[in-house]
Amino acid sequence: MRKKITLKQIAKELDVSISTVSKSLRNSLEISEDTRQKVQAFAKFYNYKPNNIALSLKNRKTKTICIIIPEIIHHFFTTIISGVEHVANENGYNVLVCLSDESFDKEVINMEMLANGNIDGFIMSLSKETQQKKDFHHITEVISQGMPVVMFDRVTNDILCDKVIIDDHLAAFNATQFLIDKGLSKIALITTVDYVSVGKLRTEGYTKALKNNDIKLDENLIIRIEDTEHFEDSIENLLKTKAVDAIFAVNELFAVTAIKVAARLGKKVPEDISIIGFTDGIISKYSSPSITTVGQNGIKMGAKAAKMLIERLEAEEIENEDGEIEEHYKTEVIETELVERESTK
Amino acid sequence: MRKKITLKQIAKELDVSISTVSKSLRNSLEISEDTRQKVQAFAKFYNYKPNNIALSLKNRKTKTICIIIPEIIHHFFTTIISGVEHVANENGYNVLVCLSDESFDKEVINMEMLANGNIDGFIMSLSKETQQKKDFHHITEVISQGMPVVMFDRVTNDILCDKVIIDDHLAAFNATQFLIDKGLSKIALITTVDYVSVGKLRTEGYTKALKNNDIKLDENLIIRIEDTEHFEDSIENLLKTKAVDAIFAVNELFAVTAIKVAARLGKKVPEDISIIGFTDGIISKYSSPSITTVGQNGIKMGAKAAKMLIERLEAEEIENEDGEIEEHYKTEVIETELVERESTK
DNA sequence: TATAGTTACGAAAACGTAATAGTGTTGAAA
DNA sequence: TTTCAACACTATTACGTTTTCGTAACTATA
Repeated sequence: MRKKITLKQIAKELDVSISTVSKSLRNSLEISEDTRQKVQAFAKFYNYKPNNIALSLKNRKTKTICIIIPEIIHHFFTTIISGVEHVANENGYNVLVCLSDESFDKEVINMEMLANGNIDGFIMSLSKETQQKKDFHHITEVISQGMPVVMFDRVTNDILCDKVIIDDHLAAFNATQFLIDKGLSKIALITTVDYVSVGKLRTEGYTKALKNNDIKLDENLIIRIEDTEHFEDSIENLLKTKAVDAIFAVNELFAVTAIKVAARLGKKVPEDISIIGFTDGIISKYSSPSITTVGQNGIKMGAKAAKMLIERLEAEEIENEDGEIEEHYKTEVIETELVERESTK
Repeated sequence: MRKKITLKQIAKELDVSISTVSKSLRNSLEISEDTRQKVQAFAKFYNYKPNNIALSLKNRKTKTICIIIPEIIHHFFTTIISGVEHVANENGYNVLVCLSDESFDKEVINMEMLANGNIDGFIMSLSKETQQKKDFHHITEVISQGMPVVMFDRVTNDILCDKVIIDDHLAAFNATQFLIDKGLSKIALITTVDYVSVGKLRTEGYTKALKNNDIKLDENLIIRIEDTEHFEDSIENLLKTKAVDAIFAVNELFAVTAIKVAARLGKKVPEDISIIGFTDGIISKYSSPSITTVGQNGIKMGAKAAKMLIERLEAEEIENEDGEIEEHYKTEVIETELVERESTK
């Protein structure tokens, strides 16, 4: 067991001061060529590496950012992490991943914990519970302490900060319009309850598309799912009782389940029913038939979020000099694309 | 912008020493009831929280563990993270996630970087490149510095440390035996090249099962895939030229692709061909037909790995006192289970 | 009234680093 | 000979905490 060596130990061994060692290693001209080489050779031999914690304490920055997501077993969030991670790494940052498990309390605990020096900034997507409660004090608190926060996907207007979103409204509108353009008009919607911000926006996009095409909105064709465990029956019920020729589902799970139910009822996809989902994940790609879906490009989204956060972090150092803070927050919109596959005509 | 307050600032405001403040906040009996209350009230008002970095420096531990995985957009690794995260959180640890992208260099850089104080220990699964190179110096180096490492899934015998694995050999054996028990004998294998440790073990399990049942091993029924991008043709070629009544695939992707190819060739699953995959992920669950597969329980695996790491970390404090280190490494085997679905008779 | 013991606090060191300011020696210019 | 600069290095401080040790003031005991 060869423990890491410190400046102090090197200094002692070589019988010089810590300052000399530090300066030698940073190639300071204050130190003679001779001493420098001696120190560097010694340091190299013992594989000296500065202690990052000590550096963090001294520099008041940790080169670590934290991403808080509601769930990790979710392809979309995984792609987000991937995007964040790569940009972070390129810029010398590490990524701490925290899961809120859709719980408000966990979100709060995580943030309060980490805001005490552990990290330089947050990237986060709100938990369902937080969206429902509309309690954002933990986030405003962190921001008011001068720690930058970038929100993505599940955001709120109640907080001023950088944001990365997709235009859920427009994407849903386009998806619905796509179905209408195929000559379909009895279009069902499988969505979430309204407090999930993206669910609400997607529902509105759907509604708008129908209206634009003078198709009467039929509330009976809309299923709002609260419990993600047992919703198959609702879909089955819908397909049994209503004449439906298309379905727009606000996520992959709803879409693939709709396909399964349709198959069970002897309805063919896409011949009898066209189905469009949301999120271009593994399910959509490998389902049979594969699912036409709204691609969100989580990697791009995560990368953008990381870029915004890091830019703000690096900018801060300059800002601090003239004492004034740029509170010029931006909201970036990542474009979506409709990925056509086998589940639509 | 209300920056975080420090002990020093509190001390100055209340005109006492830093020591007094610190002791008051930790309810030391050395401090009078009066002073204690005054300090605590003040600290509470200003929402004082100790700076974690300073604590890390002082205590020489960060309460952070790092998990290094080859890829995150991979359901299995995601479940691992989930398992790790939960156990870590329960024990007051944070989780730093690093991606090696299957690259040796990235793995090395990440480890060397983080070993300098950032974290207390590693949980990792080897990148393909590392397995191929068989160069583990970065890992032995870290271990020799006294930092515990727990390896999972893709491990190596060349390193002494705690490990969490599944019995890939046995699992593959059982899966193959399952097919044989159904009366199938022309069983193809879709596997990886041999340097991927788990691929090799699974291949051996397959071979053993055939042998045990006196079925002659036909090398022509084995496809070894190197490039995970374009392997569909190999499968198509196999199904066209050989009479195959079952397929054992060493991962989900190979299994689902086999199903797609079979469907394209007019062969029905499971009527004409039975297929078993490996890893109980999203693809297996939502594919049509859904796929019979070897469930690995990544959550359990991750949880176990985290538990082992944390136990070692907490144990170290005691060990250090009598100076001797317990080098008693364990290898935990997580049991697998065959999840029967629609792709087998 | 010495002495010992208690109470309540402060000083300082330690964790590891980097930067600023300071110091002693040497040599050269005035 | 004095002065001043250059050189090569050291001391100190700061980041924020905890903890050990020290000490002054007060109280109790003989």
